[in-house]
Amino acid sequence: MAQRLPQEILELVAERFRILAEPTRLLILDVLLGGELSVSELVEETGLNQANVSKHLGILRASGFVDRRKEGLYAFYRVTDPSVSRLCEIMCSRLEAQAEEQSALLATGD
Amino acid sequence: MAQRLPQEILELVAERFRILAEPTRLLILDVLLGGELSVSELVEETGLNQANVSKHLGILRASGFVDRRKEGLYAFYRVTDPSVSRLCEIMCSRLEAQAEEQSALLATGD
DNA sequence: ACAATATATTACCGGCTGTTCATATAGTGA
DNA sequence: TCACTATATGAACAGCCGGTAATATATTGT
Repeated sequence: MAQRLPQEILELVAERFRILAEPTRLLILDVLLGGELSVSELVEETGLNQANVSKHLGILRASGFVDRRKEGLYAFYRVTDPSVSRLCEIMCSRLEAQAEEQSALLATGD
Repeated sequence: MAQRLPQEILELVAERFRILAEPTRLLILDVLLGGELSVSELVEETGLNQANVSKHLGILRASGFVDRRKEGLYAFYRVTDPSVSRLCEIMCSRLEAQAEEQSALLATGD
């Protein structure tokens, strides 16, 4: 077992990746990156139903990606993890790179 | 629907996060970051069984995180996605930051 | 207290996925 | 061809998770 990171850390890291491994949660984060929003505003912006939005917000909050501010009947959520944008950017740029490799291969190999 | 990234991109990004959302695959990647290894060497290093290692390597290869070089009976795998280390580093540093916040809260709030 | 609204929670279902066993495939040497 | 080894694949099982409907909780105003 010549790994650098201990098993416990690997599990924590995997758990964080798993939170971001859902299109619905990425959509919510993407919208929230535009600024703080209430649950009902998020429902409006995303087209998801309220129970679903609340559930995902709970998951995102429990893992520290977003935070909540209650004001009367409303609950306003905002992104608190500064790494979210960077992580998605890295993934996206890698997707672009792979797409380019694919086209290059298709152009050469055919 | 005021999102920046279209649904299709969100699904691709989520799919890439999902690949990294498994401790076993992170372990394999972590070991492979030390250099190219054959399947049987990986079995040795990780303590996982051979079928499991092969299956995860297939998933990692299909998603472009690793590549394979065949030599006789052996198959040597190596990490090809340069973003793997950076992604894990970001996750780890965020974990540390959260741990510090927790201790700070505990120290203050009590 | 009652009604109305915003949000959270619970229960349930269907689908996905990691693990393992068994087997298949492929390459090597006799 | 046959035996042996390394790797890949298929089937089956169990556990996890996202979506949704129904309901609960909380806050405001009358």
